[in-house]
Amino acid sequence: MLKLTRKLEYALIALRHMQTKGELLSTTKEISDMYTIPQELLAKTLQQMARLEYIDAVQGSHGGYRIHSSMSKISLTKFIEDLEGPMGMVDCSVASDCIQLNNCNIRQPINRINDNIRSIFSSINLSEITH
Amino acid sequence: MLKLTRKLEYALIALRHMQTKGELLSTTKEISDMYTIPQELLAKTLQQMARLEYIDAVQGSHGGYRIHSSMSKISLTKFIEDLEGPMGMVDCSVASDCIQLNNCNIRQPINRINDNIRSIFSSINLSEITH
DNA sequence: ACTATACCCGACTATAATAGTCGTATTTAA
DNA sequence: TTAAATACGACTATTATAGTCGGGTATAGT
Repeated sequence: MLKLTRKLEYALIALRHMQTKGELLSTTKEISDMYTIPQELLAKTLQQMARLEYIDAVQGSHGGYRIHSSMSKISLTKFIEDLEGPMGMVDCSVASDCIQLNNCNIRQPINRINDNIRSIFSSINLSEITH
Repeated sequence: MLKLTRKLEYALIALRHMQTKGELLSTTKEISDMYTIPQELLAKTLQQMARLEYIDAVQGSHGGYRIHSSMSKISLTKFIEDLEGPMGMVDCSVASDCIQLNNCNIRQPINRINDNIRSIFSSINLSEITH
């Protein structure tokens, strides 16, 4: 538990890399070579981030990606959930079709902790990592 | 990410159940029936907790488990790591054989966040969930 | 002693989530 | 026209989690 997926790691590494390059474009190959990340996998993640408008894509021969200017105001919670879907310590904090629901004796305390964690993640700005 | 494993869920449910019963013994069957948990799986988890001395096991025909009196002082971090091993947002915060280590540009910021999370979990007492 | 009911434990299988690959199409600068 | 880049869906592989099974030991009640 609590571990970032590779996708998130790669995304953060790439964002930070782009951050340092300002307006200059970075290519998938450049980043995957530099940090030893499987190129195709990184490619998919960058495409997803482009769709989400975390980064801008420039197509064609001298294309690449650059960080989207407004990106820095994003919270870590939003970033993670944009890339990976809702996060919660237990499924019933997300979708409630659990057979234990009625009898469950830990739902409330867990959800309380979950809210704590979320609020911490929400208070962390993406730029604290990428900058 | 951030999700409790079933094992942890089952462990917490069981602990809370036992907590309410005080000195009385609870059997694996009783708990697995009540919360619709696969009995064999719960059994293993209870056995593990007995080895860890979170609970006391009483063998034999009228046996079962009861909560160990000193258990309430345990932090959530210790509990999770006792049951599941070390937790960290990235592997390199635990064991460092990552091929990216040298170039990695997010290690420090991630580890900072990781420490934050850990300190939150460490400040949460297990009894806040089970009681 | 025998039996039923419980804990104990390791080895095994199944499932689901994550990680990674591949093929093909599109865009654009040179 | 070619080369280098993004775009994207479908596929496979790997790993971690979840769950099962078989055989063992302990003990109360008969």
